Amino acid sequence: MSANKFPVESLRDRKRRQTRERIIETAFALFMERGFDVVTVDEIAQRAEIGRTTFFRYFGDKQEVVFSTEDDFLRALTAAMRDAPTEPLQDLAQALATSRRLLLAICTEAARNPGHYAVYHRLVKQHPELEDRHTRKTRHYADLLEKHLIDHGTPPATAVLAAQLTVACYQAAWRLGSHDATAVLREANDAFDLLLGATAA
Amino acid sequence: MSANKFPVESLRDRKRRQTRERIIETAFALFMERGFDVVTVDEIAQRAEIGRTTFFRYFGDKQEVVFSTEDDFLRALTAAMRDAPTEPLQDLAQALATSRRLLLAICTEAARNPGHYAVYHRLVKQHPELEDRHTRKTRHYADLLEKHLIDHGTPPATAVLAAQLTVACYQAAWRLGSHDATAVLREANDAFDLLLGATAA
DNA sequence: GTTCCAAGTGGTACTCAGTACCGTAACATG
DNA sequence: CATGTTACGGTACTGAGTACCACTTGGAAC
Repeated sequence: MSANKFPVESLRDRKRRQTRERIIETAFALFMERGFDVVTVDEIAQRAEIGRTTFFRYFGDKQEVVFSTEDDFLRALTAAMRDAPTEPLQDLAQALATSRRLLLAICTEAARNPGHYAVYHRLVKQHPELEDRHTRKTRHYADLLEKHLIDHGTPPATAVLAAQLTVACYQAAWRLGSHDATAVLREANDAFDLLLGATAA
Repeated sequence: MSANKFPVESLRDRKRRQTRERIIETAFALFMERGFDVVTVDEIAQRAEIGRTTFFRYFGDKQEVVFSTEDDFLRALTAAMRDAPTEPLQDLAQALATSRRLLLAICTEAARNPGHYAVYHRLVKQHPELEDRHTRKTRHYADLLEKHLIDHGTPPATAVLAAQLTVACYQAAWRLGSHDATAVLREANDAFDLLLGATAA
């Protein structure tokens, strides 16, 4: 019973989730209000009514709070990978078609709560260190993408390039789509069209 | 006389250059020997026979030492931009051709001292925070590239994408070319061939 | 319920990066 | 040689992140 696959959320788990959410809310509010670097962890902890130590138990560092939704994206990506048709992927065009679908799965997930995305976008764009971290996350997706392609028969060099080109389309969309998740989604699509349009021509 | 366009390097200037180089050498040696994060600024300063304060006068932060050759790359890029033929750049293929030439200019500059590049490469690959910073630099090049394209008549959306695709080729090369500057140069070329080959097919 | 264990919490104390400030030494200029 | 400017090193501070410890709380079993 208790060893169920979907165990009932225990009191402990619920409390943990609540504190986690309280930290995120508090931190985002403070960051938006006064800027990322001037807000101290002490301050977040106080307002969230936890100890400083506890903050670092929930998040590895101050930056990590900003990227708290990353797990959802990862879940969306792996789900999309699981559901992806296992067609052979030899050349770049085929690899790109698959990559495109996977990228759109992530963007769609991001578009599920546009409010949060808008705030995230603004925050990251204003702070180089946060943008550094953002691209680290992107790099991680690229790695997963690359692995997926290779596992499905794409030659390594092609897979690496396809993954990076996909990142390029996303980055272009990120630059062009201002604060708006669905706009980013649309721009990413356009970027792929432009890229593949060159292919067709 | 002293207000010459190429003023004779004064004693001060020479000393400054020397300490700067001493810091870089010391820091790289220590980083390679024991790893970036465990080496403290205090230690670098002591071994380089300067005060801790002085270190931060030469470099904004600990990471910045690692990227001390960045200026050379920037010079190479802007020089290449200056010398680039001012042909019209309307479509993506044209924009990519130009971007490719500019990227190769940077890689060529990097290949001018392969020893340093190898060390740099290893250091950055082993430390996520350094790789974050490395991509920040790359992002900066992308911005300059994008601006150059737009200034020469490329439509914004195309320019943004072209710049990002160029970054993609570089990143792919960076992943594939292990520790070797000329290998990275070659891989970047191959990536472009693959990308444009898809275009031609 | 009582007991017991595991997990979560908050405090203290520490290291290190980075900043501000200040007095002093070294170079440049006349 | 006298003067102003620039570089230097030291002190003292803030804030991030870590290690450790004593305490509390939730879960489970008897």
